[in-house]
Amino acid sequence: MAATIRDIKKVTGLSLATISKYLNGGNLLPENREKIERAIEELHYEVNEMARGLVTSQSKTVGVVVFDIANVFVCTVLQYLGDGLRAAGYAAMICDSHNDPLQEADNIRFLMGKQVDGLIVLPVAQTSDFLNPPIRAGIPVVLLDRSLGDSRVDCVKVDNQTAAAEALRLLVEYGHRRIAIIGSDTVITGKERLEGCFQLLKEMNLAVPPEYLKLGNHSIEHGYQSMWELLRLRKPPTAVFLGNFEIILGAVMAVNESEFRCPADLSIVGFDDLIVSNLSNPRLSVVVQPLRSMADETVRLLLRRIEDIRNAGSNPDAEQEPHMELSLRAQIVEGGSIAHIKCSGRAVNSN
Amino acid sequence: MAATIRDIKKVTGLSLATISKYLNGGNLLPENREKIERAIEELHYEVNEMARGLVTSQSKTVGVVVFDIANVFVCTVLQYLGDGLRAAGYAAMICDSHNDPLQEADNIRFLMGKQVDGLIVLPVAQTSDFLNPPIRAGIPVVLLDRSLGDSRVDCVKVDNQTAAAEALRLLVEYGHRRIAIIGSDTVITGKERLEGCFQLLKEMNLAVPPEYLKLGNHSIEHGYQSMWELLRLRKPPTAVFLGNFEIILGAVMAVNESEFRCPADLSIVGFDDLIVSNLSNPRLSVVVQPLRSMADETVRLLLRRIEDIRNAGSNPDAEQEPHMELSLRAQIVEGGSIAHIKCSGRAVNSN
DNA sequence: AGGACAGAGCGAAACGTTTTGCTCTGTCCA
DNA sequence: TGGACAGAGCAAAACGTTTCGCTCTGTCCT
Repeated sequence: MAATIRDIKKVTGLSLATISKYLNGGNLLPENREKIERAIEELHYEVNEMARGLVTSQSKTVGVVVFDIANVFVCTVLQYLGDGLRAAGYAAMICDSHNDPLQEADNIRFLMGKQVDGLIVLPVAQTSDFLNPPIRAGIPVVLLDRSLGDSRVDCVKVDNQTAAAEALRLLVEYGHRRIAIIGSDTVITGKERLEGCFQLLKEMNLAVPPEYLKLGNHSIEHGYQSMWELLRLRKPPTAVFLGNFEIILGAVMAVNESEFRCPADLSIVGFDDLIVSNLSNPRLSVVVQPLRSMADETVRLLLRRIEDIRNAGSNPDAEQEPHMELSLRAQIVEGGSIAHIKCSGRAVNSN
Repeated sequence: MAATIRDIKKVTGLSLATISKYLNGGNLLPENREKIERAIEELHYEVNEMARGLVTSQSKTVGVVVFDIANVFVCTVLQYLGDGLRAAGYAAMICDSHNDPLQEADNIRFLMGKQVDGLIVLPVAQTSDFLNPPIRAGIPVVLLDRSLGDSRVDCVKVDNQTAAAEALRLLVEYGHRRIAIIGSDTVITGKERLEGCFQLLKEMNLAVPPEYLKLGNHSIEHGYQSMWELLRLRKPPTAVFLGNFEIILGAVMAVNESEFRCPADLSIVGFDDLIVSNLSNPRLSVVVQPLRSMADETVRLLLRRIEDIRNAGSNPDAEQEPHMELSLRAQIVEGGSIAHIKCSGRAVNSN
């Protein structure tokens, strides 16, 4: 059905090798170049990437395995990843792990079967065993968002601990002492953020009373429920740290439904902005992850590895660049959701 | 590097044809079957899908082109699509059009180059010209969510018009007469929903005063702004229809920030539920699109077309099944966001 | 006993590219 | 004028599968 390089040969009278050279940007007589171009136009010729891939053993395809594709953070990252890969001529095969380590491992196998040139993984598993197959097969892997402490792969993430500490420091500097935390310890990023919070509180000689510490998962429900529980306390906190986007969404809904006003009655600082933060009134003060950079760095790292492998070729003793963990700095963007407070007295709006 | 069928031949002493037969589920002597299985295990053999694809001219891959991958509706659909395709052994190459018809057309070309067996498109363009290349090349296309009125392709969507009318009918039946609409006429689904609204209002001999009709795009901003404008009117509406998920999100935030309470002061009915609806208090009454079914039907339709093409094979006069537009019925799920109202008097909570 | 038939296996030819090593034709410089 | 050299083109061999048509070996029925 579809035209092949052989049809072009018939039309132009040139050899396969010459046509191939044209397709891959070699030097030709202008005359022949034109002939080929005309033939391609006429025949609607398109390179068959499978045939090409078979001989180059490159599929120009990378697998992207995400812990949950319906998650807003994931979608946004996916967008940037897709753009970056596409710009380099790579297609992304995206697989959803549904937050299930078994499906994750299965996705990896599936994608390997599809001959991907590399893998980008936003992992759900807590250990890196599931990466053995691609590593053994020499397929480069870059982890994104969540590190697994495995030195055999590259990783791009955000410095959650420092960022969370900075956010909390802000609250303390505004005078807050009764600070609550709604976060998650079921996932590594959540743990790191909590770690950052605790570290700063310790540094400041502050403590979180148990009723101010709400642990669950990174979900709207958790944010909503926990916030209500906090607001109903006899002595509610004057400020609260919200561990991720979903928690923010839920918590803000709760606050809005209540009689509490932000920041007069309650100051808020949260992790991840995405949609809600600059819509709510006042704007939220948030830790903003550099999603674009994270995606770009991930793609850059992966493509470099793929390039290296290609160049190393048969040479087996080629030096492997050591694998790296890129920890990007998150930025705090202040909205108006934090009020100054004197001692443990009433809040004073800073605006 | 990787083991091939030839290595298995060496180990087992069997012919390539036999091994291939094994891989594709043919009949073998138990003895030989075991031999091959042992060799595969030992050599970590994996079928090279590119080579297989080259000869079968099937890539077991479909392209999915979406208008905006960061959109929550899209993500959710993508999840279901991915599951369905995966179950059939197909990988999904996902491309984002960024709501730009030019990028959309480019995505189609790109994916065709990658030898996809079929295309699923959530289109942004309003006409179907950009589908000419795949149609000419004989690659089946299924449109999802948005129809383009092109009889050369299949389409799966929701009956927006009827669903919107039903939603509005609900408001009227509850006694509302001052009904506002926040929607979009920039996109076909939005238009259809508006059409349904108008149709019902006409049927009921009601009209929407211009200040009650807020047209924009399907965005949080539009919902938020428009809702505030409605609430600030001298004579605000007693009920409002919200055209999609993003609009709901923005509008609900606005209501919560205001002094209006739902449903006492304002009744709400919206299109799409997804995350917010059953979290807000009271739960929202919403039109729920059967996303799972939409995705499943889409996959079913596409795979059937692919199958048909494969079976038709060289036979050029094979009858093509006529293309169809599947219009699924949406369901209205009542929360508590609609209050009974007597004439134009004050609202009476129905709960 | 003989013929038909089914099951299992085989060799070789495809599939549509890239790549390698070669030849041929000019051009440039000594 | 001759030799080196660069540029352009070519034929053929890969790449790792599937598939086609064939042979061989039993088994079953008449």
